[in-house]
Amino acid sequence: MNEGLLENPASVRGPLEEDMEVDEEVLKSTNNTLTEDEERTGVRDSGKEKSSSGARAPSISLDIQKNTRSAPLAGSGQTEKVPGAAADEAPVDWFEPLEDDDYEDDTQGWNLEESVAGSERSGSYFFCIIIYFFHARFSVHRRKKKVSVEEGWEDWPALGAGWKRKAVVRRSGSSVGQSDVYYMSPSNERVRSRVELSKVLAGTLDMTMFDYKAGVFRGAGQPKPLRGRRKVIKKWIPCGNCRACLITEDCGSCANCKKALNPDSRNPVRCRKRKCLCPIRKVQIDGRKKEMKKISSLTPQYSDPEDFSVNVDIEDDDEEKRKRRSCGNCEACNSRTDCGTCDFCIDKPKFGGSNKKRQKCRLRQCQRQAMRHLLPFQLGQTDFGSQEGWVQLGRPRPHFTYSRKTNPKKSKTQQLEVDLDFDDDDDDLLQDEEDDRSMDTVSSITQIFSLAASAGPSGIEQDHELLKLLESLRSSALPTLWFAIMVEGPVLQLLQCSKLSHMVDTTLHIDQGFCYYICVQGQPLLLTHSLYESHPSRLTSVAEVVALLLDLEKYNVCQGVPTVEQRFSQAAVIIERASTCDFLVLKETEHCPNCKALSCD
DNA sequence: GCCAACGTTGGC
DNA sequence: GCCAACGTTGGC
Repeated sequence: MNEGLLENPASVRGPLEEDMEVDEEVLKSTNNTLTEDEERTGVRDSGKEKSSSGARAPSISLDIQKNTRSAPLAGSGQTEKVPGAAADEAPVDWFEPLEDDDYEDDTQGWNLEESVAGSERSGSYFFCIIIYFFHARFSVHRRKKKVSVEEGWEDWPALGAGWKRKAVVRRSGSSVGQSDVYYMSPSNERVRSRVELSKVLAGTLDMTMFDYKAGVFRGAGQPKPLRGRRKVIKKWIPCGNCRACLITEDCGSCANCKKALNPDSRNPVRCRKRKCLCPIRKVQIDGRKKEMKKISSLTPQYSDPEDFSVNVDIEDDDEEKRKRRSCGNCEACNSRTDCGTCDFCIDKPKFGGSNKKRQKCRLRQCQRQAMRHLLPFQLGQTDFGSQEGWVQLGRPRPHFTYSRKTNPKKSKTQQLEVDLDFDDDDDDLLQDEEDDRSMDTVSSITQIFSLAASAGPSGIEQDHELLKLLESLRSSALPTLWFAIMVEGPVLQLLQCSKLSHMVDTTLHIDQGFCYYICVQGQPLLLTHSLYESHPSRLTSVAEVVALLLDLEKYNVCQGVPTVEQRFSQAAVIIERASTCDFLVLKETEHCPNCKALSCD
């Protein structure tokens, strides 16, 4: 790059040509000789020195106490005092550009050291001072430009050494033009709001007078200017003319009508069949109507009862993108309760997380349109482990299908390919109604979502004792990657979250009476299983639960056996189990006696 | 291709 | 002003 710059002087100025115009104009008007000297010596070829030496030249520095400035002698490494430079006359900005960071990228700023060196070669210290003066005087402007070109972060000493600030203007969407201000702590912690900033600086700075947006502290004599805040109301209103609006009676059977019957329902919702097909966008600012825009195109699908916007043709591509991940109708979309236990919930600040993932609770991801890796049943993409564990809870299934694989791990993947073949394409998720297995699975997902969604006040509060056990379990050290959740019933469920565990398909269910049972791949473990013998009939304490979980880890899931007709086939193999399959067998065993007997037939 | 990380934007 | 979370990106 630098070689190119040297060959072509026109390219020397590079992308910061505009930024430099002020400096150049001033410099030219002050001393034309400087420009000539600059052209002769290539002073502004900021990349030149770096390319030739690869090292930074010594910086000019201020010696305030001695009331002198010292400039480096080219090539000597020595400095020479510059008399007559009164430090107390220097504006604050004079000092700031001397920070090392400002000169690190020579390709974007002009190189002071070379300027000084070039001046020195001409034997004129005066040039040195003039150059220094203008460099320092205007370098703030240039530095801002430089930072914005690179990454937009600007040093912000008002918050202390090492702090940075960045203002970002929104470039699209309905809030285009609005600016957001971010700060970066010395430890590179990104701060997005005043609240976060106060947390980061807690105990070190009083932030009460800090103007977050401007980035300055407002003193008592400099009160923060009061800005009249506009009240803006945006809403969609029914057009009153479309087919849906002309229906005068509620159907009484749709979800919204049922919701309306609920006395606890805060907001009345319109019957879905009467929901306007072409609503009007109404914007009021300070009580005055500012804008009304009718959406002309129709989309017949239902949408979220309180959100007309889902129902309209979206004019803006970005908005459409945003909507397409949420159908607005499924159980997950309508759920307002975070499970508080999935990895996305744990990441949330309100659950004490660090806000890195920034995703919606897995149980609230749209069942129809969410990206696959966000769903709670994605094998290999979730801490919740097996899809089977989520999809098949409580779902009886007499036979299990497997591909012919010797590697047990691969076998499990193949199994999922058969069971969850709908998963290949999100868009086809609910469309293939002929695929019974898929629909069965989706039904189960819906059930799980439903359970989770209603596991809030109505379920959990019914049984404080069970809730207490849940809390105790969560505050205790359970066997590796076992996790407790509460679902409708209420029922306490313990899940093995590691997909590497043999117990990934096994769940422990504890009901309100602390009676329990074990499910393996959705099948309840027969009460005659020996595992039950060594444990009490009710699990009332953490210790009892832990003992059972530890015991469970001693087992494998029975692998079943291939059906006779498929045993020598190269095609996908159907594995079946005996109707009296034990499901759980001790680790050194692959099959339970009953399945083994099948294979001997 | 997957996914952690995060820039960005909508909504309250 | 702040939070929630969508969509992109870069590392692996």
